[in-house]
Formats: sequence, structure tokens, C-alpha cells
Amino acid sequence: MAKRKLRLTYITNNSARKTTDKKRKKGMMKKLSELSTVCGIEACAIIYSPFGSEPGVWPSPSGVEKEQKKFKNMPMIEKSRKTLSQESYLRGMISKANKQLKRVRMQNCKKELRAVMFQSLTTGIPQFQNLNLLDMGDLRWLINQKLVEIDNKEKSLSNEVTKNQNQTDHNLMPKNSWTMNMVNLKPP
Amino acid sequence: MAKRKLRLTYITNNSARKTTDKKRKKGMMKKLSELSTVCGIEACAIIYSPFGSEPGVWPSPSGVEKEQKKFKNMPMIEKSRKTLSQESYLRGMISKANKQLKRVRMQNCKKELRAVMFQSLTTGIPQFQNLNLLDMGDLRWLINQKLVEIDNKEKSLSNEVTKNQNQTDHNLMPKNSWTMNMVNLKPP
DNA sequence: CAAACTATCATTAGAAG
DNA sequence: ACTTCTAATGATAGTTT
Repeated sequence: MAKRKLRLTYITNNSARKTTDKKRKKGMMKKLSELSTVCGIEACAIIYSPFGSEPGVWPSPSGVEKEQKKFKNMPMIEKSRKTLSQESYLRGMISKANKQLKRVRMQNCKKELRAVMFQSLTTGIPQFQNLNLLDMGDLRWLINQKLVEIDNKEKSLSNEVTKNQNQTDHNLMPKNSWTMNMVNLKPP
Repeated sequence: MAKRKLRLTYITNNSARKTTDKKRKKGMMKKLSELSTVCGIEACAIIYSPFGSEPGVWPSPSGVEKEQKKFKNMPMIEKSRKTLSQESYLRGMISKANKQLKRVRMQNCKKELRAVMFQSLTTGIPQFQNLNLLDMGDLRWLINQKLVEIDNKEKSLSNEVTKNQNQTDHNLMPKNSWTMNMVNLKPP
């Protein structure tokens, strides 16, 4: 986590891996110790060094053995129940990722719609053939918003017109065919 | 790590502790998994929940048992060697803290000396009675630096004087008694 | 090689819904 | 209690000494 966005892959460079190993192991130890003191919970960890030296253990070998004993003495049912924790962790990650994916897709969808509308505006030709069914609902919503805006504009403009009867050429309202079509789609 | 600077004490509030426990445990699991993949090392952790549910384990109960077995089968000598890792971790922390302490003390010392000199400058009365023996060495060093500066200034000034013989009043050098005393202390 | 630094990323405490 | 958000702290990859 730093200077670059962390590639979650095995570090092939030997010395770099060693440094990272050392740094992160230290970080882990700190975190575990904090967790233990802040929340007053029992925990232990064994982390092996592939660099010759002994594995790091926490909080101490005796503590580790104690926890191990506890774990080993548990009935098999409990153990298998615990087996879920890793799975649930992964499930959590997956669902989170899916949520993000959904959000991003939403954003993309909106952008796409805007692009379509912009294109239609500039070319004067509506281009809805690329949209899927799901997009249509959003398109309806977006169009409705635009219609409301246009409606308001229209009203304010006609007010202007009635006020200034002398005005024969009102170029404030552009004669864009697409825009007019949109207005024609207005519900009763 | 956030919004406040983390009081490293047991959280008494029950729900707050539970939340923290959950959050941090998740973080630990992530870190451990990252460490494992990035550095390709074997590790396992057991973290108990004081909130009724099962302890979190990583990477999985079977993995934990495997690591435990490995650890248990080690000769006693290896085990006791590993015992040092927690101790060495703490020692490292302590020595680091001590280094920081030393650095901060140094800074404080310098600040103090500057304050004393400033006071002496403004009042015209040297006030060294509050300094301890250790500070005296630094004071000597600081004074020597000042003397060098003054010496240089003096030289450049006398050069100016010899160049401009007409100049009778050189107010660039203030007639401060303390400063003059300092100059008088100059070694041969 | 290890320790110090630094720019950046990750985690999380607390708030808000 | 469970999310989501955010401001702030914590961790660390790369770099320097």
C-alpha cells in the first residue's frame, strides 16, 4: 500500500519479497497486538519465514500452543462450523465486489444514455437501437426530467411572448426537430 | 486509525468494542491473505470472538491444523528459539521509542539553549543557572558556532572600515554587552 | 544491508441514514 | 444492529542515505 497500487501477486524479486515480508509481518504483529489489547480478545498467529529464520509467532509460543490446544480440543462439529469463516470472508468480498460492479454499471449506463441523447441532439436522428431493455427505464426517467425542464422553459417563453407582443421573431427557441419531437412526446 | 488518534486501551463500551473487533478482524484477515499471496509464505491465525460466535481462523481450519501440527512437531529447542520473536518485537519497539525519545530530547535541548541565549541577549544578563551538565556541552558547541559567525562578521566589518576610512560611526555592530562578552570568550 | 524518508494507498473511528 | 460515507490516521512501496 504505497507509491503504487499493490499488485496482488507473488513478488518474484527475491530481495524485494524479503523486504516486503519483513515490513508486512511487522505490521501484522502490530495489528494483532492492537486488536488483542483494544478488544481484549485471545488470538494467535504463526507466520513462517521462507528466509531461513524462524516463523514469527504471536503472542508467544506458549500462547500459541494454548490456543492450538483449545482449537484441537474442540468437537469436530465446532471445527467444521469454523471452516465457514474463510468461506464467508470470501463471500463477503465477492458480494462487495458485485455491489461495486453494479454501481459502476449504473454509472456507465447513465453516461451511455447521456451520450445517446447528445448524439441524437447533434445529428437530429434518434439512435436508440443500441439500448437494451434495462436501459429503457432509465431513458424514460431521463427523458421525463428533460421534458419537465423543457415544459418550464416553454411556459416562461410564452409568458415572455404575451408580455412582448411586438416580438415577431423569437429565436430564443431553436427550431431543432429532435427537440420538437421530444416535446411532442409529452404526456397529457 | 481514524478520526481520533487511537487510544491503545481496552474499549469498555460493549457495542463499540464489538464493531471495532469486527472491522479489525476483517482487516487482519485481509492483511494475512495479502501477505500470504504476495510473499508466498505459510501462515495461520486463530482469533477468538468474545461475542459468542466462533473464532475467526485463517486460511482455513485444515490449514490451521496443518500449521499447528508443524509447530507441535518441532523440537523443543526450535520452539524456544521462536519464543524470542515476540520479545524481539517488543525490544524493537522499545528501542525505537527510545531513539525517538532521544531525538525529541535533543530538539528540546536545542530549543532550551536558544531560549536561554535569547533571554540573555534581551536582558543583557547571562542565565546559565538552569542548565544541567549535559546541556553545557551543547551550549559550548552553540556558542562556538555563534563565535565563528561573529568572527566572520567582525572581519568583514573591519575590512569595510579599512576601505572606508571616513566612516567614524559603524552602527552595524550593536554595542550589546552580552555579545561583547561572548566575543571575549573566544579561544586563542 | 538496514534504517530513515516520503508520497501514496489502505484502514478505520465516528457520524449519519 | 447493519450500511455507507468521510475525515483522519496508519501502513508501506519505492527511494535515499
